[in-house]
Amino acid sequence: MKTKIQVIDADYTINGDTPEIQLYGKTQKGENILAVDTNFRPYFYATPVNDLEELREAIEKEEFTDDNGEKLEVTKIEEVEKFDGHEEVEALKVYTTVPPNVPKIEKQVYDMHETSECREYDIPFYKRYLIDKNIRPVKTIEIEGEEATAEGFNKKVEIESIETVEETELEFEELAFDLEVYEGEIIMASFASKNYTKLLTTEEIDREAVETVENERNLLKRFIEIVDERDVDVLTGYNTDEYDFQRLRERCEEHNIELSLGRDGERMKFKRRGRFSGARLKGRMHLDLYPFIEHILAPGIDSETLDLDSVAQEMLGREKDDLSWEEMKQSWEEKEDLEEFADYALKDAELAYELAQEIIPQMLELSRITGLIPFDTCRLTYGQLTENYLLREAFERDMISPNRPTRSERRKRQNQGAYSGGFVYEPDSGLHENIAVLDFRSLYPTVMVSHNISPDTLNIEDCSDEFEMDKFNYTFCQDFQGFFPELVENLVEERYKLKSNLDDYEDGSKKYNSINNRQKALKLLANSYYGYLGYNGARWYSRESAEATTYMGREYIQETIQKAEEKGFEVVYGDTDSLFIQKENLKEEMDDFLLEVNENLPRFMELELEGVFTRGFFTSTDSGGGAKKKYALLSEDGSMKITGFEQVRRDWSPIAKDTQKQVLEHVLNERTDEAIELVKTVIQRLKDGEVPPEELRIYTTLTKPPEEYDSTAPHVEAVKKAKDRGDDIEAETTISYVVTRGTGNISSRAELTKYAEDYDAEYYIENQIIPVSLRVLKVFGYTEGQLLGKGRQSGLGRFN
DNA sequence: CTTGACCGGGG
DNA sequence: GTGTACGGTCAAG
Repeated sequence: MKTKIQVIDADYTINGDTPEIQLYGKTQKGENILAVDTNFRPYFYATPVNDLEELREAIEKEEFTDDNGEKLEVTKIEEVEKFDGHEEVEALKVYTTVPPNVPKIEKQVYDMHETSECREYDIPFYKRYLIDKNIRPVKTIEIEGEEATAEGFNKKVEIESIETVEETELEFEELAFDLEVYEGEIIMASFASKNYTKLLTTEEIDREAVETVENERNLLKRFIEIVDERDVDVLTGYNTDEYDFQRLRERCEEHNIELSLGRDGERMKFKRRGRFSGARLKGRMHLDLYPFIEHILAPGIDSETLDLDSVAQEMLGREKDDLSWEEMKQSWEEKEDLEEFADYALKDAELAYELAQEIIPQMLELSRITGLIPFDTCRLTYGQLTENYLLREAFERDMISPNRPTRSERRKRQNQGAYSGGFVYEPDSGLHENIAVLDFRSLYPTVMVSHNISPDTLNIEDCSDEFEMDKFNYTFCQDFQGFFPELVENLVEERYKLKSNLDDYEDGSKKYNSINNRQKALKLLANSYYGYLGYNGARWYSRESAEATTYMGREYIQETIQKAEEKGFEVVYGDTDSLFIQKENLKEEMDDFLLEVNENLPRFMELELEGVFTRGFFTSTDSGGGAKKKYALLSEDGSMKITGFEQVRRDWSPIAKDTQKQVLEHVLNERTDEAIELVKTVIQRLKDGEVPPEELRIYTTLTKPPEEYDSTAPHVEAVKKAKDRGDDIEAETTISYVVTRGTGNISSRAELTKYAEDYDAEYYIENQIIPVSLRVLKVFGYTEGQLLGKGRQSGLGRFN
């Protein structure tokens, strides 16, 4: 019987001397399928110094053994013709019995003098299988084979054939969760899903979602039951790898409970991945939102910090919660206002669930494109994401992939130092009216395609059409399309097709969202190639390609700036792929300018209008020039776009950040006088002691126990004093402090916000308000003295 | 300027 | 587990 499934997870086990691939799939009806394949064998490639036969004989003769003297069997050797970049090569495909033998045999083969190189010996077995069988997770495949039963699954299929078929839509059962921990014990576990919320806790709390359990032990048992009962496909949360699952494991060990969250009841296992560990649940997708946000989405997020509250605020437009951990701890200790605490705990699970609705479809789309299982997609970095796609595309083109660089090779690459990046045009500081912002659509990808910049077109011998740059002594061959340009072009073109299809569907409809997620994923991938080429851990590392790409990027932006000036535009600013221009009759002339620039660009490149802004403000550097990458724009609809200012950083007090934002707002609306007044008012309020501590607190995180700090930074001193008062402050605490009045340096006067009985108005004026305000106002010639005015010091900076 | 330690998210 | 992978900032040297 044939079964259509979407693979959601993949793994392998070893039975005796036979590896068994295990695919976990869902059918459209929601059945869970375990598909196994026992016919796939591990292998790697070896290339000869002289000829294939000599190497084959040498390998056949050689006895391979592991450290214990156990024999490592080479079961088969095939002669294959492959491409190494653009070059044809002959190689041996060397097979063995079980996957862990591969790197061991490889090392010994590599040491043989008949061997030139070994390749593809470090590709995890389940990935190898998915690549070789052209299976892409979360895409629909049809499998056929003998069927049997398996614990925890509707059925097991012994794969005999696999076919890719038309997509079927299916819904996954998703569940977001969050834990609250107090003094090392889990006191709450909250869950959120579609039309479902639940809060497990050991207290009686008057909230509908609350289920009271007797103790932590029962809480853990119920946790496991809930995941099982709900038949969860996607378990999600925020930083669950590094926090929640660590706690779950510790507490389960303490209570001697097996954390059996796998579909077949297997216990959760941490899978080491460099500096991270991923919590793996067999047959389910545990997708932690945080690593994906940190690695993949962060560049597109404005928020300075990536905590759940900030990210949810930005992506979902949700209000921030201001219940502090201090307050929650107190509420738990005194068993007061537990309802509020419960609401907070539930809200975190709900935020994670809502965020998951935005993010997980993007992750799954990336899995469909790159062929990685969602567990990997969610935790990989940009470079690794790109690389996995390249491995698959290389396989389809009969290419053998380059090896990963060794540590020393990576160091060597790093020591070459940085190459020049984008071009930044120094602005004139001050206000500018009526600005058009133009930018090159996907500058680097389109440059790579236009000039066929690729590791495999670099310095080709016998090339008839070479692309040369004056600055460098290498060339890119134009006789054939390179690997990277081909991939980028395909991705960009597929994305355009999708984007034009988008108009056929209603905004927000299922189909619209699915196409939109796919186009976003394609954009992400297309934009990743340039960075990948310059990433020192890349298999296809090519400093020349990366350097040539930014060089050509600079050429294009500078040419465009020059052309704009020739046409009588005033260029205000430009950064890498954008330029800000102004002129009388801007709107009319800008279109002609765009048209003319685009006519002269290579086919694939395009300069676009990002928007027209009423006014822009550029600040200056200490030495007086216009500062780069720090500006604010006022849109025609009155909204403000701020780039680069302190406003978004958390090591500034709310009052400083807020003052800066308002100063910018006034300045952009040509009310500089009011900006001065505003600053003076804030200064006066500070002097009068009218400012509440919440506006003065400065946040930092304690990463180790306070006593282990050598430094006398303000936050450390504040914590030490709090400890002397009997507070129990552990490592890993985010604290906020206020600088209070008194004598001595700033550190000695820092107190935790809750212990601050007064504040040092002078500190806040001199070190917070003045610097952030002057950052803007010095451009207009204002000085510290003018901001300080003659405001009379009336109060003593004491809280009322 | 270079080098090494620290830090992120979570409670 | 076909193991052992970040990147930026800041203070000290």
